Amino acid sequence: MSTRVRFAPSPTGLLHIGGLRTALYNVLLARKTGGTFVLRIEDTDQARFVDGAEADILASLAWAGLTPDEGPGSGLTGDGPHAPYRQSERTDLYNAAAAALLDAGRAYVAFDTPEALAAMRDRGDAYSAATRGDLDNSLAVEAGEVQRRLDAGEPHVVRLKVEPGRTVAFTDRIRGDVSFQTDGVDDQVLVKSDGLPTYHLANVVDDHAMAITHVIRGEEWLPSVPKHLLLYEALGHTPPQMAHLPLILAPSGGKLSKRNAEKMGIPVSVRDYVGAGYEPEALVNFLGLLGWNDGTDRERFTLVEMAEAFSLDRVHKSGAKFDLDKLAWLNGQTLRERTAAEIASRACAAVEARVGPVDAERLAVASNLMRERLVFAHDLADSPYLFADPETYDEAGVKKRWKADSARLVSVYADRLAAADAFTIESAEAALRALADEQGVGFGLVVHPVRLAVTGVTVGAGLFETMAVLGRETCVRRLRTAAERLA
RNA sequence: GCCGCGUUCGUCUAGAGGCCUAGGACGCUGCCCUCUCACGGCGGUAACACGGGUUCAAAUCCCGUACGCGGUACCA
Repeated sequence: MSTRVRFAPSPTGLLHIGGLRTALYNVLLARKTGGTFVLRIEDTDQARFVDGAEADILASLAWAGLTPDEGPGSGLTGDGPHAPYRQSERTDLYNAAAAALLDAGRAYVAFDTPEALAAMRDRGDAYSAATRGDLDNSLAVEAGEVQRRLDAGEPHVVRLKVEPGRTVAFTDRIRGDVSFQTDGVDDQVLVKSDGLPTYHLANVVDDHAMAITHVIRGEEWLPSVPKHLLLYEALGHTPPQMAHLPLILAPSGGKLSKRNAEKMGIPVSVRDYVGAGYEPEALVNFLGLLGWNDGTDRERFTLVEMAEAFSLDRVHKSGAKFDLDKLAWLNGQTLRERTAAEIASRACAAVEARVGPVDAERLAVASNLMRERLVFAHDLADSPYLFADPETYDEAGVKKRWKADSARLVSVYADRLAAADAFTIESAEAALRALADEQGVGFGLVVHPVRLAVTGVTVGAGLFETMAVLGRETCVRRLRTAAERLA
């Protein structure tokens, strides 16, 4: 049987970084096994539904290269063998399942008011075999009365009837053997009073209906596995394999909540990573390594490479803290392998915002020149001198490097460059070295003032490589201007 | 509180009884390279939560404790 995995987010907001990682691990297993990656939208909570959230989920997955094989959205939807992929469009399935459960005596209806439930919790009780006899449900009330209230349209829910005294055991692909006593499992609501299913029912019904073979999801779901297993059993279905992923933690230790993350400067929604200029491949690489490795020292993977090396057996059990520094490093590493044109296209907007319209060819050569020094493509905008003459000169640099006769030396150098036959990296350097020799000064005494004059700053790529990118005219002009201004 | 899961350098991790005087990476840091800054190269810093067992031998197996995290909704 071929592997079928699914990512099943709720459209309650922008796709969270943790959600992206869950999707990634699903994709990894699907690609590794030649299986299918399904996207299912779990929109059963009307109160938390956010318009546009589904579009964001789709866009975020696509950006990261995790496009579903089956799921809602144009080009994918109606044709999928298990459509529809939105739970709000599959309510008949859940109703049928609930009816079957009721018929089989594995579920019952309950009329308890929110107030009554709150009072129960205040008592420290759970809705279970020990307490349901004292509550307002079809197990405690006469059948005729139940029917009368149902006919009268009284609001009610359907609850799973959990038998006490049983042990529910299973082998999680990541955590190993796990077991729960049913005494500690409460009678989960399956169908809410608005007629829509809860996650638990819809999830079990759909995973079966969509022939899902592996449920790979966050660890926060581990405690609800017994409920799900009991549901599969009651419905007469074979449960899929379970794999509960470790959580991504904030650097401070807690859950990577929006508030927690933003305090540490960590973007929380995928859209924010896009906006911050991260390379999707770097983020995917980083996320994959947060809880998994291939057993070697390898740290750089493309999605395809990671899928080849992937195995659920090597996924960790413990949570991993988010390390923004490592992500940044990975981003720089990834960027270096990009072509000049790719870096240029990513950096273009930031550069133009800084210096105005720039020439595409210039942008490309500048990208190539600076590639080893960039963490983000937009960092290229931090070197505006590659596109426009400097208007000011780094104060500390001038103080340290601009000496008494710097203006004269820079000016002579400008004249030589202007008069030379050629203007190349080699010739520019040779000319400056010759000048230093003639004047009997150290190379440092000429090279630093020249850099300051040409770029306005003290840091950057090789001076002569930089000058070659700028061109002779520009260099000569900048040298002369600086000689005047800093005289 | 109860239930469940977890615990190797600051962080991500290797480690599946002897190969571990615990390896790699990020970060921090020293040196080299060098026109600066990076890159790169060579070093350094720094960890098996604690206590009992089992064993000739434990980071690795068992038990307990501590701590952390998750769950405990008509949210997912």
